[in-house]
Amino acid sequence: MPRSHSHHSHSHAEDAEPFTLDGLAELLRSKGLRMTGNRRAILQALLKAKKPLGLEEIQTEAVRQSKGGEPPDFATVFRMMALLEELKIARKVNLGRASSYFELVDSRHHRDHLVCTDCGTVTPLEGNCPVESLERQIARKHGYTQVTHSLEFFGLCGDCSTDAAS
Amino acid sequence: MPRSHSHHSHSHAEDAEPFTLDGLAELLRSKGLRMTGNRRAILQALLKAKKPLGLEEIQTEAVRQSKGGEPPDFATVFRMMALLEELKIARKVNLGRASSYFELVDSRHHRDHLVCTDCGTVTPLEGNCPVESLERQIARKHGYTQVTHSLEFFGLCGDCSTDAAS
DNA sequence: ACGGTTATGGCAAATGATTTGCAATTGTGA
DNA sequence: TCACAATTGCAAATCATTTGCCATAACCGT
Repeated sequence: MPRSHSHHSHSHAEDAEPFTLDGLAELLRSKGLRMTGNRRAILQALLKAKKPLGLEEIQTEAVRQSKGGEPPDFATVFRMMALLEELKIARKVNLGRASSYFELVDSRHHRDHLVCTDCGTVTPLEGNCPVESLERQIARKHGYTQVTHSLEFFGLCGDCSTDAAS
Repeated sequence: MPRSHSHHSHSHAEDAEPFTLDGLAELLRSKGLRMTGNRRAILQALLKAKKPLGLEEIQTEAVRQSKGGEPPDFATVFRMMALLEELKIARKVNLGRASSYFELVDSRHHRDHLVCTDCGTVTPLEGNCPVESLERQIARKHGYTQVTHSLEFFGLCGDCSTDAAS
């Protein structure tokens, strides 16, 4: 695991560092955006997350990450996530719930999930995504560009299956 | 209009008739539910749809299908769709928009879609779904039951690609 | 066909989630 | 440090979904 040696990176957005706090900070600055305490905290929360987070969870985790202080306002988190989506740094994940959940987009991160529709448990799926390779084919066949995908499996986890049976 | 011919009133949801209006009517009745003009119109709209429909679209199409009369109330469409979801006759499709879209669930229907994130065009994908066969594997590996999936591709269609380039 | 029972539908109001306006604050480059 | 513009918190607006209530209409048995 390479340690982050943050001091002098000069990368462009395209060949940016992998998703480290410093890499992201640099990316934002290169767009004329500012790196604030709120944003740092939010990014740290997202970097640490093992599953997609809702806005409230981001708030909560952000304050934990930055160890203390006021949690960022709901609107602030909202605007930050809109921004990250715009920049393709984060994306919304469909968990079949009313509110939105987000995760960072990184080729090294898994993008597909297994969701228990009863208790809500979310499990990121390991291994190579079976669909990623289709993006290119679909793009060609339908004349699309910038094709991405969203794949989620829904079902009942072991516990909820037995509960349901009784 | 042929009278409905109930030869297998013992049928479970699983071995029900293919999705025809009569088949669905029968299914509803077997659950103690009633087949009304509204419901008939909504079901016809869904049966005819070539892509997932939003609640307003269902309203609009329903009145067209039943050729005239008042469109069903929004709440009525909403409750009907909740009911159809409950019965696994319909499902919500994630089109990356704020509001919900629905389509009937039928093994002969395609379930995966290609969505242009700019103009909103929705294209159902033909051919065998590459993921369906994984449901069983995932169920086994993670101890889940009743596993289904939701797969959508997002991108820019040809027209929107060229627009974006300019 | 009739009438009683009960699911359904329309209306409007409640809820929930997301989005925006604006003034005060704070990061950044010069 | 200063000036400028981006950012933030707060509250209010918007948008989508969901529910309560009572009048209506579907269905069953007669």
